[in-house]
Amino acid sequence: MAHAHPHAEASCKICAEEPPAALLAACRAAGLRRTHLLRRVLEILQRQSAPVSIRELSAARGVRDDCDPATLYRLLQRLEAKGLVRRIGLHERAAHYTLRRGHHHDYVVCRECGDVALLDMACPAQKLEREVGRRTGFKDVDHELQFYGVCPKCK
Amino acid sequence: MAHAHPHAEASCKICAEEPPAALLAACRAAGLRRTHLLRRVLEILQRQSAPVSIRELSAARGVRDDCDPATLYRLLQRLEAKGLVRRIGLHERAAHYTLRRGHHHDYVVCRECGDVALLDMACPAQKLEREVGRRTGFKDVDHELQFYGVCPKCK
DNA sequence: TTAGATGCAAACGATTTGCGCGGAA
DNA sequence: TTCCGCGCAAATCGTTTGCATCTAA
Repeated sequence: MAHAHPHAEASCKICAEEPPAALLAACRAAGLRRTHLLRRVLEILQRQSAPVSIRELSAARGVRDDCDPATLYRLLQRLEAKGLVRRIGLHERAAHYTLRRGHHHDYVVCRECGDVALLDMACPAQKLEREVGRRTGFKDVDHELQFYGVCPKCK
Repeated sequence: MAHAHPHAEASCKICAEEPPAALLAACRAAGLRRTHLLRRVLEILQRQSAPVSIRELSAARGVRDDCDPATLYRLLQRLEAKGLVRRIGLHERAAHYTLRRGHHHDYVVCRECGDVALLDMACPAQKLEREVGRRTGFKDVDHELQFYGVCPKCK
């Protein structure tokens, strides 16, 4: 998938920040307008290496003044449709999002507090995507792998 | 995880059916009552190798007469708490459930129609659970791996 | 008899939709 | 000026909770 989007194959540790300007440019190139909310969302996503929940993004507008949920959802849908952002299930009620960087990451999720930590290790599933496609006849195979456990803080 | 629950390490292909009586016995041993709904739910779960959505389980009571959602959710929670059933995210709005058989399976989900197919192949993530625990300090590590793609029917 | 299950109704939280207005191109 | 994106309000959908009733043990 590295070829699918124009992001640099950053040397990770864990994911070098992309300059906001480059991100904005990519968005504009994808046909999005450079709005206030877009800037804020990109800022937040870029600052976090681990997936960010919708709730956290809701604060994008500023203190004490959450942004409109409908607008936020629509923006994220657009970003996802353009391949700029990745939506992650995490087995929680609310979805999480990350910037689509040049490479793939997996996560550990705390069963107690819901905290998400980024794993910096080779993904064992990536190489199987092709095989899964061959075995099942599915096209365009992708995957999502999460580990669940209890984080140090919770016990 | 094979030791965690008293299910036989069936020779798969794909997952030999367990006799309903054995399942019921396991439930009773776990402290559940052998109610009508429990029987129906077990029947359905046992018939399907792939994860079953809540919506499908809702028909558990019979034709044209869906069972009460609250009751169903509560039953599934109990089953999951006792380790008899496994809840799976699948990145969908509604949760899916499978019987916890003696061993682990992964799935391919169609991005278009939501169909879930069971994968009968060695899981590459299982052996990493321990390593993830060591690296992150998380305890009791478990995982969930899903592949996503477009199924043959959808294109 | 009695703790565990059920059914119903109502509450909740996440996500979606319709619509008129405002701002980026 | 023209669309795209926004804010607001209301609708949907999945899931949870409270409570009175029922029932398997």
